[in-house]
Amino acid sequence: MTDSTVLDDLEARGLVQDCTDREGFAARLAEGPVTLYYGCDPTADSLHVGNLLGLLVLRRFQEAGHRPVALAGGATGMVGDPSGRSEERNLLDDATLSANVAAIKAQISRVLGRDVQVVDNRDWTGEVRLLDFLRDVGKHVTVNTMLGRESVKNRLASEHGISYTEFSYMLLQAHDFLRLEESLACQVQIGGSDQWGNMLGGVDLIRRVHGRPAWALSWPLLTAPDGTKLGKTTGARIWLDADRTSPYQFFQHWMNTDDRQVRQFLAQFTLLPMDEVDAAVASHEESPGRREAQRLLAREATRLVHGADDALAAEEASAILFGSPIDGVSVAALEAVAREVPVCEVARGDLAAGVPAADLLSSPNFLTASKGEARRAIAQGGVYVNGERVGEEHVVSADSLLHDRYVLVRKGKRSFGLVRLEA
RNA sequence: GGGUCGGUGCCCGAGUGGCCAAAGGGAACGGGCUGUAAACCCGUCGGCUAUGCCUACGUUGGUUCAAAUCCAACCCGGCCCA
Repeated sequence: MTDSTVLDDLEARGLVQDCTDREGFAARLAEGPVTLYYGCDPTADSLHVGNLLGLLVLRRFQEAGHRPVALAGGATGMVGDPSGRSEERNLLDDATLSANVAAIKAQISRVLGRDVQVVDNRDWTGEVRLLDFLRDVGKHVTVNTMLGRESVKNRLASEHGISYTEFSYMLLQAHDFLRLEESLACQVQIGGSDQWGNMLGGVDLIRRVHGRPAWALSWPLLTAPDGTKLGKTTGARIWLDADRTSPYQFFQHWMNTDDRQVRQFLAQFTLLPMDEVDAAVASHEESPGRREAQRLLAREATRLVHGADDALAAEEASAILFGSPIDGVSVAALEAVAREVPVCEVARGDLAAGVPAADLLSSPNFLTASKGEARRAIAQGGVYVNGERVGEEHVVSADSLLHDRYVLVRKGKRSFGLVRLEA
């Protein structure tokens, strides 16, 4: 049983920027299950929240009875998409790419379930011969059109230029769509609005080669709270991989959502029905300080990515750290926190001898990247041990142990870490 | 292939022999105010065994007491010409 109102729902969630042949697409959706795909480039061994948006759009279609396909673009990853970037991308080697694709596939099936088909375009791109490609794909596309693309124009105007390799990217992506249309009867490609030009290329190609219809649907790119574009440098990327961004950090990321965006994110990053979203936002507006809408968003989004158990643990850790004073924290609570924030293991003997706070903070993968940064943070009054602000020469000793095993450290307002004696 | 301009810290971008760890802006981080917010104000923003030392201005060599700054070769890119 399929449903064409999925399109209206997407629109209500602010997930429709552009759509080819909206009428025809709605009609097609009403006819029966449609196969559609979303592609991610495996530039890292993890997806990030931007990709999550795409996966969730797939999932919305899935729940409306359609058939989602996720593409981990091993081949296109080798080439690099010029869209939205000002300079040439570094190319990845085959081994890295394979590892990335494998990791990403796992994440995709976690969000979409096991029965979702995940494809890798290396499977059909690898053996394509150049001359065949030029004849079967290149023949149907004019350079004039390609030069007209916004992504290309920007790069032509920039001092970095664009390589033929990146210029070819849109053909490869169009080719992907064509092949998926042929092999899986995949008629729709979805993606962020930066992909619009590339997606149109595929729609055109399918029409030219087979005379068959295909559609493209794009959503607006994420923006900063003030509506400006989210630059590629903006913010630490929030990853879906628990080793890169812990469930707790992931939860906190959403917890810190700006009021102005919380409705949008609830609509886009959760599967809650829109009437629930609106209700949550309405009650949030009555007392925004309680951040209930943010909490709901954080809970739902974390569950989608990390599962119910980790999401609950993250929420508990958040409540402990930002809730009551730590006087009466239980061992269980501290252990819960330990699973969610950076932990620094210290030998009992070392702590008995005393460890300068700056050394502690700058332990590998702890709260600061260098000792200098740690010293600065302390000098600026931004470091707290068990909730007490510490001074520059502070040495952490066994006196600070909670339950004879833990020391809770905080840098700034929201960055927590736990020191724990080695077992 | 020729000519020409350029490659600076997370990003943008000044600097064209010593006063340069390198202006300015953005991002980021800390403090204040707050709601674990926004806006705003203040501060920080290569590393360290820290009044000094090390690393850094595309790469490698060279000139000089002294180079991001001058020279050479090379690599990468823009523009123009062929």
